[in-house]
Amino acid sequence: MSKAGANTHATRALVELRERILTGEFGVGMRLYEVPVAEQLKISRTPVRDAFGRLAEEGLLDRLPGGGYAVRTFSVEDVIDAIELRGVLEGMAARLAAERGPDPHKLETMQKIVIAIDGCFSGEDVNIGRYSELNSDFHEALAGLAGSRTIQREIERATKLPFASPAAFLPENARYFPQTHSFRSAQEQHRALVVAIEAREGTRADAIAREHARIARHNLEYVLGEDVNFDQPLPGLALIVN
Amino acid sequence: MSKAGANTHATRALVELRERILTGEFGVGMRLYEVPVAEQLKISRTPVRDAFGRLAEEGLLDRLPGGGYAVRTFSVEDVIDAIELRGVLEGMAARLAAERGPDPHKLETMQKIVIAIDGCFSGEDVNIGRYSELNSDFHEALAGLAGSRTIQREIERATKLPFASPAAFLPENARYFPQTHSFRSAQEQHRALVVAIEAREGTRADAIAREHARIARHNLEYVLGEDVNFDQPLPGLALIVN
DNA sequence: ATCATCTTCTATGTATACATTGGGATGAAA
DNA sequence: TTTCATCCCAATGTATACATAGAAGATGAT
Repeated sequence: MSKAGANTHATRALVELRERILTGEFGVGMRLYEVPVAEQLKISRTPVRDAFGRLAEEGLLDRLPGGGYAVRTFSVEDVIDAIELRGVLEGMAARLAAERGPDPHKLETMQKIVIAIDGCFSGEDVNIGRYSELNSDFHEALAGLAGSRTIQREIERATKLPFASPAAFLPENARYFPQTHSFRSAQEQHRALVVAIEAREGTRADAIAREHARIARHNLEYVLGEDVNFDQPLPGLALIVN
Repeated sequence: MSKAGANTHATRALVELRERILTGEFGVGMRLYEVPVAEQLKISRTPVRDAFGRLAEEGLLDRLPGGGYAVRTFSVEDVIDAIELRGVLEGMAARLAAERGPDPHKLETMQKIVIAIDGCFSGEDVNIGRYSELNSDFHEALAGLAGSRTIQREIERATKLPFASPAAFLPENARYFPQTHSFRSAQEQHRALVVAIEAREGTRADAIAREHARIARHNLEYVLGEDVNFDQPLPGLALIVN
């Protein structure tokens, strides 16, 4: 057979190209040609083609009508809708979990994550790195809580776009936020979401999850509005035009 | 360059394999090997690999951990969730259109489609073939009504699974329905949806779209429950196990 | 008999040569 | 100058030979 997907040239090309696209190393909308990319990566066209196809699947490349690929560009509206979409999908996951009754073990895991996030706060300070990590765990657990392969798969897909993921605009080194207040209200939403699901309140769970995703939208608008300085550029921000 | 995607071996392999998968020619869960498939199609492995990748993207094939692909199998719950997902996405499209104000021209197009569907009814009879076609048009228009590339793309993706599409369980030759009543109530939902969007009633539009998708679920349960005879097998039904 | 290791074979990963097509450059004619 | 036809080339499509890893089976020792 072959490797589990690791150690192959195709996989390394996928990772490498994803990185370069997200950092904006290729210009927005720039067409990518197999031959020069293969030369750059010192591999043949075959694994490059493979990687291109997967990047198109992820939504980072566009398939051009006549064949070939180009770096996809996102308008601000595209990003806003992608965030809204995540909210809707997570809302669906939360509602289904509530309606069908969540797996008690998985729900307990989520409760533990919430408690762990509480530990990120001390006075006015927030351990943003740890918060970001646990926040991702929370959202991953939410996606699987309803036990629906279909919805889990779809959430995974939708959050592959870096600015649509729950961790978007929450980089480890984020110190650009004017106040740490938003982290606390986000955590209150985490708590309320778990309570609603446990109480089988599907509609409320749906609404909370949607509103929760709006935090990302708020952060996006803040990042785009102010002239914020980043220690390192936010991944994918380079793909947003205007 | 090369062709726009037509006339290539890869494209023909994609179409051919999709057809064979949906008709259940390959057993459910059956692993597909590049070499024998390539020999069957009388082409080389290269376009077959390409087609496999795209079919995995569509959700018809699973990528196996160690490499390779297998025909994906769907449980009844998977199908129900896929239908529910379509309802949620179409609900989002309807809500966004209502909230943001739909393109008047597109809305007018939808109104015309609704009127055209009215023409499918005469007394107790329903022109199912024409209904099915116009119904697809309606849902396609709905996906684009909000003017959101993101949501349109996602709806297209979700409805690529044949049993999740609005036309599922509505084959041209469908005469297995016990009553034509359901077509009329579906049409009432079409009408109400357009009215709600026009009146900027986002929540109502969302609710109607979700409920509308439930018709497909109802039909699915009918098809699975009774021992219905089909003139030709419903596409994709062969992939549903249990 | 059981386990470990080695071999072998199979299926995918990769490189590369060749095919093909679409577009752009080039040139001639109006 | 404009327009049309032709040619050429660049980029992707395709075939195929070879590489490689993983699994299954064979072989041997204990």
